[in-house]
Amino acid sequence: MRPIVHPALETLSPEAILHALSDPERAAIFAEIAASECVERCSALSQAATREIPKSSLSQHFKVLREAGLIRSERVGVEMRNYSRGMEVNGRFPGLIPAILSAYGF
Amino acid sequence: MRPIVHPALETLSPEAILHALSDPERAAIFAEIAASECVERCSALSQAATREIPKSSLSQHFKVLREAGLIRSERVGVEMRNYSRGMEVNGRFPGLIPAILSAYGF
DNA sequence: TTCAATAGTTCCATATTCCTGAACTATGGG
DNA sequence: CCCATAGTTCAGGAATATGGAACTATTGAA
Repeated sequence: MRPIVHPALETLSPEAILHALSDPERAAIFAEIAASECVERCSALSQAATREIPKSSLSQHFKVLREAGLIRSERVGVEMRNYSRGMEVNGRFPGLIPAILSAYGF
Repeated sequence: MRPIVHPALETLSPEAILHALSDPERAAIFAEIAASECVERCSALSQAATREIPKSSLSQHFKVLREAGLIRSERVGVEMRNYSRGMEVNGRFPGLIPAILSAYGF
């Protein structure tokens, strides 16, 4: 199992962020994390997203969000905790995240 | 040749817009159109984008931008004129377009 | 320590989307 | 009518995404 990597703020790209959030499923997941701070367990999230998402797909979604720099994931025991990097990202790309979440109606 | 269709403002979706602009090439094209209003000819644009983009790809890019509701295209004689719908879109999704263009540095 | 349960990741085959050269269409001029 | 210009469409190969099955990591209990 390869270690979890979080890109540095300076290396984030608009295209990766837009790509990550251009999927409504991922946007919903991110909105959930950003709203609640520290969302535990994929299963909890999949319910939050109201759809039945296979866990492998969910895992991929988290990976895409993480690699875009939108979330930070850390393992706590057997589970994974995900935190929003929205504040940081907002420093680099002001207004981007809020505008996107608002466009989606989150 | 099927007629050019422009989606109504109410039918635009954030995901289509984010997807369209998650490609740096397309974002650059859109920024160019938004900045100059009425950019003529694909070839002119491809130069503007500084890269050599095949015209079939360029045509696809315009299609994606058009179907996302970001531009309006009209034929004038043998060529095509493209206008930004940024103002309209901004009414529907406030701040979205400016934040994206600014994130890209346009 | 070993075993089982839980949470998530990785692999891989399938499906979908993207890219682009080549052929085609549309328009205007000579 | 034919040619040139501007752009679109088609086709198939490349790249990505999806999701089931197998695997890994961690905890807790026997």
